[in-house]
Amino acid sequence: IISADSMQVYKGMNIGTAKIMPSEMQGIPHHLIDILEPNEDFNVYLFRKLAIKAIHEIYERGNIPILTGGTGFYIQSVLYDIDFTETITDTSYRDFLIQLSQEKGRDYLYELLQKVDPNSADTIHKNNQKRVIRALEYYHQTGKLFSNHNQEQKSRTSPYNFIYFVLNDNRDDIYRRINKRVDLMLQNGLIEEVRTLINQGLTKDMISMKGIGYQEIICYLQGESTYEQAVESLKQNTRHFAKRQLTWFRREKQTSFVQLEKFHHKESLVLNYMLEQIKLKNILES
RNA sequence: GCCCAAAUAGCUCAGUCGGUAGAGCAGAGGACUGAAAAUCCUCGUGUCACUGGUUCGAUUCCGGUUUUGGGCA
Repeated sequence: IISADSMQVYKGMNIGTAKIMPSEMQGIPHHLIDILEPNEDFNVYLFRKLAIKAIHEIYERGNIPILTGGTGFYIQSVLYDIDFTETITDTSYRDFLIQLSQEKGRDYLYELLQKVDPNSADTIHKNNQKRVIRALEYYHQTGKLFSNHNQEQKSRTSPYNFIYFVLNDNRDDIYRRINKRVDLMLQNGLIEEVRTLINQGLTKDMISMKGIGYQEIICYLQGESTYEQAVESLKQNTRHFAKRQLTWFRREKQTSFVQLEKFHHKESLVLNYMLEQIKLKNILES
């Protein structure tokens, strides 16, 4: 099993990421969990590299890899073999752009992009600073247009024989379960977990601490919100996130949506169904 | 029992000097190709509590009723 999750990669972030525990793994190796310190930065490029390595190891053992998780972007990067290797891991230019934006405003960066790569500027909204910066950074590092690169990657076909399940449920049930899940995290000691991380020197602006459950509790611990406010916004942000995930998976090609209410929320029925679908695709044989 | 205030979108509230109304939040939809649990975009008709009156026209003014909050007994 390969975890396609941008937050479960960090050590010491267990409760807030609802991370699977070794006792629950049933002896199956789980890849890409607990591989980084929370002060390190993870990203798609790294994910894809490590995931592909894990896939090969699994194939060598004669097994079939299962990619699982909620970071749709990561799943896509592996499934459609998206090319990220052309650029370098140097953030100095990105840092420069961020500073430039603070000094001259967002519009200034957007105007830069309009001159350099008008097609990208057309598709990226000028308020979406991160994506404006990425497009500029890409041009700076490769000398090529971000818009061309995106066009090329869009038409990629997958090198894998795969089946892509999206487990879905009624919106009301999802939201109810999210609220319950947050209460459970708090019962299990989320506050203590975050306090420990802060004591280790982690700060709000680090990528790991942008995770839902961490940003809100940090606000509370630093006196920027009350406990009740923190809990409410944690639930809220999780609900918003679930909605965004659905938008992503709906757009994704070749997905099989599994509506849990059709199976009366019974795990065994869902598993049976998925196994049938897997057999139909001859994945086990190939 | 009496007095005062309030009643407008799922919630909190603006507003209409009388020409049937709009913000935030919630909610919904979408984008995304090295920050993705990130970042960003779009979407607001509701018996303006009910009922009479004045008026060409009332959610807006006046009366009554109901409910809620506060005060006085």
